[in-house]
Amino acid sequence: MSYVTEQLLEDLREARTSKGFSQRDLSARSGVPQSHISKIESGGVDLRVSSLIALARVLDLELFLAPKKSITAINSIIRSSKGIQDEGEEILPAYRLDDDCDE
Amino acid sequence: MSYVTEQLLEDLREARTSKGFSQRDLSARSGVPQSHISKIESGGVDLRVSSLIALARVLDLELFLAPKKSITAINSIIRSSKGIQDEGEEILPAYRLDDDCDE
DNA sequence: AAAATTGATCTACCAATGCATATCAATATA
DNA sequence: TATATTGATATGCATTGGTAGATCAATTTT
Repeated sequence: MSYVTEQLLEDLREARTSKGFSQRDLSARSGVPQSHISKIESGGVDLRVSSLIALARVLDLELFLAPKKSITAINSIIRSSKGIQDEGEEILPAYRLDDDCDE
Repeated sequence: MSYVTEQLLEDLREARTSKGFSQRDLSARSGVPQSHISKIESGGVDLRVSSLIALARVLDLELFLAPKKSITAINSIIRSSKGIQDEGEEILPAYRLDDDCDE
């Protein structure tokens, strides 16, 4: 029901929230208006590739075009890079820094 | 100098030609006009994500959003899935089927 | 309770995509 | 040589993204 893949939208939103960014934060850093980001994340817009790339850059993401037959291997890599096991078991850090640490 | 990443455009064109599709073939299969495909491949258009996905689907490609830190690993996988060694040495098939084989 | 954040929504307006169609030069094929 | 294919371009037009604001309900924070 949306122009963009659900997965793509999920990834966008997850990357944003996991960085602790609000839509307004992302807006300030990417130049894309908050109202537009809201529409994008809700799948209500068939955004242009340049916009997607602009958002991705701020979120330390990269846009890829990969052969379908390699998607499982790639997803496995992505999951592990997020610190999540293939089984779906998340690896928790041994300790956690306080809220406001400098980077 | 283009809205879309050079890499993305390269991948598109390479996938098309390696499938033996002309721009008109791709147009017929994807629904995207040939004139538009031409502009897209030359980087002269900031196309919408749905268009990119439509083209990708026909070319057996998938659009991805991956963490930057995993790009090397992913590129390695993609290269190998294309039958190319990490060193850049292409692996040739042991034999080659005739031009007009059924799939 | 009061103030600040957050995401969703709305209104305009402008620029650009995307579509349909046709053409053209260059190359390949009959 | 005549024909067909390929990629690049051109035009006109409708649609939609994108921007710049502002507002609002729901939470959070002070």
